[in-house]
Order: sequence, then C-alpha cells, then structure tokens
Amino acid sequence: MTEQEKPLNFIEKIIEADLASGKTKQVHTRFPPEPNGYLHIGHAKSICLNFGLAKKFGGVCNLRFDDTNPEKEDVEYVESIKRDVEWLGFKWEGDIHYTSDYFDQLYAWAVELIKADKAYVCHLNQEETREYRGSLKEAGKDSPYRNRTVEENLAEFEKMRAGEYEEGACALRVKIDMASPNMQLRDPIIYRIKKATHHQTGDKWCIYPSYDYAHGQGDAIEGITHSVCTLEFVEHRPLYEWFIENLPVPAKPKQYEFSRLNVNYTITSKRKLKQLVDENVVKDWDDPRMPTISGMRRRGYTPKSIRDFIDSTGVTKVDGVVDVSQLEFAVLEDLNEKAPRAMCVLNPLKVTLINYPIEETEYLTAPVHPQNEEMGTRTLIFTREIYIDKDDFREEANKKYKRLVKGKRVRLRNAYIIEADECVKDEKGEIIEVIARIIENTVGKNPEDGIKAKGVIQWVSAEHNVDCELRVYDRLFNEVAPDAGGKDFMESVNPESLKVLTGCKAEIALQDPVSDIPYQFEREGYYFLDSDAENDPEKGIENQKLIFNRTISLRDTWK
RNA sequence: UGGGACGUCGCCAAGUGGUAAGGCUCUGGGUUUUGAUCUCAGCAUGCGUAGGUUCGAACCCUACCGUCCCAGCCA
Repeated sequence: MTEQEKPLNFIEKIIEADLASGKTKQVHTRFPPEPNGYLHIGHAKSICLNFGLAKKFGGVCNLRFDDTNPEKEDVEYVESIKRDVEWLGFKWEGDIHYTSDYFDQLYAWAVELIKADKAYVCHLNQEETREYRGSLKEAGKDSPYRNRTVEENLAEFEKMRAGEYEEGACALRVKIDMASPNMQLRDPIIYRIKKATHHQTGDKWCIYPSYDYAHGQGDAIEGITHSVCTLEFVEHRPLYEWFIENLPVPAKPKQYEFSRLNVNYTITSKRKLKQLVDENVVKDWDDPRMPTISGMRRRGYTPKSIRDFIDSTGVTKVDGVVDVSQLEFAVLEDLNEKAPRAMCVLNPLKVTLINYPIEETEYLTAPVHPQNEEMGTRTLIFTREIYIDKDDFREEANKKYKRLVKGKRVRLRNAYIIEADECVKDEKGEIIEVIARIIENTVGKNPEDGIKAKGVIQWVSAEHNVDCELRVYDRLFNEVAPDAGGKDFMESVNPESLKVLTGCKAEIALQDPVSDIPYQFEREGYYFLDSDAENDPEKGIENQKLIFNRTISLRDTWK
C-alpha cells in the first residue's frame, strides 16, 4: 500500500482537520524524553510518530529533554538519546530544548498562581499528603494549609526557593479539588524541594517543577500544536488544560494520547532492563539482545527496518501486544534488499577434491547480490581442499535431504558441482573429512551427463579464508509475556540466548569487511560486524579477530 | 454504580448505517546455483455478549461482560 492510500490514524485525522479549519497553521510536535536511561523500541514509536507527523504535514518537531528530576538524570543519557534519534534518521528543529531552560519562567508563573490564590505551600509530609488525598473511592480532604493568605504563600514559596527548608518539608500545590474523582486533580504538587545538582542548571535551583506543571507550559513556550503522549496520561489531560487556561501562556497546545508499543517475548521497563545489565544477564545496554535502540543498532537492525516496523503497527488507543515476528519481518525485508551476500562456513568439515590439481588456484566471480547486479561482483578462491558445513554432509539420507550425500552430487554455490566418494572418520566415528570429486565444466552450467545436483551449499577454500567468531543470538526470554501478571521476568530468561561459535571460516572478501550493514551469509542468516571487533583492548592489535553478531537468521521452512 | 480509556481473524489494523481492506503468522502450489528471495492460492456468514431501532447494524440505543490506567514531593 502506498503512502497515499494508507488510511490516516486518528491523530493524523485530527491534524488534518485542524489544518483544514485553520486552527493550526503549521504542525509542531516534540519528542520529550526524560534523560534517565537509554531509549528502547517503545520510544522508537514515539519518535517515529512525533517526527513522522511533522514531516507528513510539513511541520517541525523539537527534541526536548524533560529534565525536571535531576536525581535520576545524567548527560550520559542526553548524549545517547541524541545519538539514537539521529541514527533512526530524524532531525529535530533548531537547537535542543530542555525543560530546564524554562525554570525561570515556570517559577514566575508559579508565583502568579499563588497571587491568584490558585496555589499554596503545603507542609504536610509525604505520608500525610497521601492520607489527605483520599482513595480511589473516597474523596480526599483539604490540607490545613490550603487557605493560607497569598502573602504567606508568597513568603513560604520564596523560603522554599531560597533553600530554607529541607527536602520533603513542604511543597507547592495547586488548588483544584480534593474531592475530584480524578486523582490528578486533588491539589497536585507542582514544585518540590530537591537539593540535587542538575546536569544542566547545576546548583541554581533547589526546587524543581513537576512533570504535570512543566510539560504543558514547555509545549506552550515552544509553540507545540499537538502534544502527543501515551495513554497513561489521559487522566492528566484535564490538569494539562487547567494550567494552560490559568496561566498567561503564549499558545494553547492540545494533548493527545496513543497506546504504548508492546512486543511479545520482550520487556521495555527501564527498571527491568537495568536489572538485566546490573545482574550481568546481558553485557551492557547495547548488548545485541537488548530491545534498546543501541542494542538493535549493534545487532544489525537498520533504522529503516525499525521505522517500517513501527509504521506497520499503527497508532491507536488499543493496548495490545505486537508479535515479534512483525519486527523480524521488517528486518528481513530491509536486509534482504540491501545486504551484500557472502559465504561463511560455521562448522568446517574438510572436503578434498581428489581430481582437482594440488597447485591450482582458481578465481571465480560471484554477484554481491543475486537480485541486484548494480551491487557488483566479488572474487572467490577455489582450491583442492575446501570446507563445507558439517550439517551439509551425510553418509546416507532420504530424498528430502538436498545437500551432499556419499555417492551423490551437490552444487557448491557459485562454483562446481561435486560428488562425494567416501568419508574419513576418527576413532570416535566422527566424520572428519570427505573425499570427493569435482564434475568438470560445471561452473555456471549443468553437468554434461545430465545428472543434476539437488541442492546448493556454501563452501570456502581451506587455504584462503578468513577466520571469525560468530555470536549467535536467540530470544532473551522464553516466555511470551516475561513480566505479565507479576511474574518474575528473570525466571524466563533464556539461558541459551547467546552461543559463540569460533573457528568459523568466511570467504576472503571478508578480509576487509563492510561495517555499515549486515552481510547475508548465504543459507545461514544476516551477520553484522560487531562494533567491538576492532578495538577490544584485551586482545591487542595482533590478536584482533573478526566478530559478527547474528542479526537474524534466514527463514527456514525445511522440516 | 469512584473516575477514565479500550474491546473487529492467532497478532497488528482499516471500517464511522448499505452488506468485513491490508500486513504479520500459518497452510498448500510454482520459480530458483541461498530449503532464502520472488510468485500464486487458502485463511472472520462474522466484528466482547445479549437485547432493541432500521428495508438494512461492526457502525445508532440499552444492559451486561472483559482488559488496561489512576491514590510518587517519578515521568
């Protein structure tokens, strides 16, 4: 389906109507992460949506760090977030924004709220505040500090700002309705004391605005027209609107909510992802098994495949769980089109071609991509001794087996057809070598005797090849919903999510591997050069070896 | 009867009163020097359930059922 005929999602329809009515002149969205962790596949949806909306309707999208809680945040995260957004292929409008850029304005507006008798400093401690708030079924009751005079509130708020109170001693609350059925409206706290150093503002402030107070105003200041967030903020919308109505903001942005992206066999809770790192289940946040943007990048997923996947899932208010196969499909689809092909033997088994001259070295040409000539060709070296995969030879097999069998023929991909005569075994009975013959004149043609080969297998010269390590990944969890229903997700961790294969032999073209896109190791899968491959300090210059991460295996419908 | 959001194929998802798009998965066939790709075909007499309105309902009305969210000085 082309972009034109793809039906608009509900937010796109709203925007289209706003543009048509003239309510919106130019669409302005924003991606507003809190820099308190690494971005994951769930954030990718928000990124694609916000930047995508702007692009689709000729607008712009800001990148804003919602940094109102200094204790949890760090510049390390702002850097990684910038990198991830760029890598995904998006460009934010102008400079990067920080909610902390608006702390002065937010403070001034808070003072206005106090002057209008719409906010008060409350000295209830945390526990008391909770008790006064009531419960889901019972109304709350007014704080004893709710009716202080404006002058008193102004003075108290100034003392808060000046650092005269300890953390938790008091907070600025907005006066709405302690009996509201919407818990968010029961006099929410808009400023609290935090004597922490902020990664952007340093020690300038010891009071920080809450998300609810800061977010909408930040949107208004930046001229955001459509403030898109996830469903859990639906109940915050009346609050969002309350601030916009009660403050002299320069614009009136609107909030719209969509459902989060969930993928089965995957978790996206920041806390849980951190636990995987902390408890060494994975090596780091960018471990190729992680659902983080950086993990997927290291694994070999392309930005386009992630964008396509996100597009394929749609934007709605239904909370569902997308099947990983939908993600895998997007990866396979993009990689099939772009990945250069190569041959790599995972478990080498020597094959000696007894009718091939010992000294002979033949250079064969193969396409880099069989369906795309423009990608050019590569050179293969053919010799008397080669390696094939152990799985590709059997002494006997039924006719469903299309590989090399003793007494039968097989096509060596991009090379000769060979026929196996016998095999050599070690004392344990394991096959360690196959004795075979090439069928003359079969490069690029079928045998003159008319006896064709049933299958095709990859191979590599035993003398001319590149040794490499392959890291083969499987799903991180064995459970469809690892953290559903209060389950301990750590118990469903797949103990075999990583298998390291060493001594793998790749064709010589891999001596100088490309590092921006995975290779398709034909008949095996897509493999991406690991970013650590060339600069692992432990191994030293001489011991560097090629390390490839398996991005994803090829579809295999062989039963 | 706290409030709110949501229920269309195994999974996503169009559809907004005129007789159920599409994608993923799955199944079967064809092509193929990758058991890949590509290609063809199949896959909801039914839209949470039960009533009602209507010539006609996934769409409107009523009741019920189910799932998720809200009681951080987190976002």
